[in-house]
Amino acid sequence: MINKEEFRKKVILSAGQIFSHYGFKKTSMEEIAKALKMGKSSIYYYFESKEDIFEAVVLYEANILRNDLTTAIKSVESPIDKMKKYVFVRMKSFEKLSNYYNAIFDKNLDHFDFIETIREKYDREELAILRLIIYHGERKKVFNVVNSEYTAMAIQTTLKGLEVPLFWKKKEVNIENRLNAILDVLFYGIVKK
Amino acid sequence: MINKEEFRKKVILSAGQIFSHYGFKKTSMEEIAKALKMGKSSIYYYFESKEDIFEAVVLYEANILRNDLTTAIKSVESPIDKMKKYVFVRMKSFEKLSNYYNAIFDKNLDHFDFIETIREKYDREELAILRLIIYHGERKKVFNVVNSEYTAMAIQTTLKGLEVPLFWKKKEVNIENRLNAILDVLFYGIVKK
DNA sequence: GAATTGTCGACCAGTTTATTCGAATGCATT
DNA sequence: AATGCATTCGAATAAACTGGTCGACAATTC
Repeated sequence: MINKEEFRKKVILSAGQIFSHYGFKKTSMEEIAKALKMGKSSIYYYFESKEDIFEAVVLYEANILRNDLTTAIKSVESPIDKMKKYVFVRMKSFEKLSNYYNAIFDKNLDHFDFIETIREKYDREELAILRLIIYHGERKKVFNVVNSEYTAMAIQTTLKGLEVPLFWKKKEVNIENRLNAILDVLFYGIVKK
Repeated sequence: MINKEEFRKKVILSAGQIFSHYGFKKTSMEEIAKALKMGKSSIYYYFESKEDIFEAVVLYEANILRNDLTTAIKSVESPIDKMKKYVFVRMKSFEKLSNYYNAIFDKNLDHFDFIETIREKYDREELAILRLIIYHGERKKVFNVVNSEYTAMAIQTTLKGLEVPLFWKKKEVNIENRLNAILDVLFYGIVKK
């Protein structure tokens, strides 16, 4: 097709859907290929590996979310709740990547209630990983691709970032600054700025 | 635990969730076991095979749907649309088994529009299989467990049943009779009456 | 304390999987 | 038409995974 980069995007969109539903491990190259109406081996002309595709998908989705959130911050007028709602809605677009989607919505918790709930049950390290899972989708990524340099770095970064307060819900603070801090923590090292 | 039959139900409920999300093939015994906090091999004390579990799940879900639909028929007062709506809502409870869930709702089609859409694209045999897929969930069941006697029979029965009109949408008929006929076709041989 | 009921880890044979590679196909330029 | 380059694919493979078995152990019941 016309353009190599354009074709990569096609793959990202198509594979992203499959990944988001089945997770990294359960998604096979053959499945991705079939969705693209291609031979399995042809994909390797555009991507180095399955991980490579997944990485591209996560990057793509994370970038969208980052932009959405940034826009959200700018468009906030004042009340916390309004903003929370806005951010929450935007979150959904990213959560489609997440297997925790159901856990969140089945229980009718919003994103923040959900995080606060699990927060009580896990210690810091586990929570950090959970956050990574929730925001960067794909529990499977953590468990199956953990040996990749890239992911290992992302986890490390997230662990460090734990110092930045994530939970502002009931506190009065400068929200804009805080959200920006969170964005930095969440996406530092994940999304090229 | 207390009761062998009770434990089977626990498995059905738990495994059902996993099956409904990942399909038959992509769901592993280990996953089912982990969800039950058991060793993989222990499950074989209660079920003969993976197929056996899946069959139990489908039976369980189909029975619920059958009951719901039967109730729906009885509670219908008159207008077609009201009934369609009611049945449609009930359908959802079963559709969670179906991988076509997204196809239906992403496109904002209702169940009947959806079926009519695909009807134009497929011949009778394919349509029959599609129906089986849609109503009994699990595309994977058809493609991967097709060698099981049980499923083969179900497909045969469904093929035969094609003579009973499924699409009454724009026609004036005795709805109650027709729905009953459909129920018989759909579940004959699948759900023990 | 023996018999039954339930659980599990280790293991196996068969299958699936990601990835490679060389050959085939198009497709433009000379 | 011959050359070179860009794409696609089928076949092959080594590694990982899978459903299912089996015998040993633990718990419960008699």
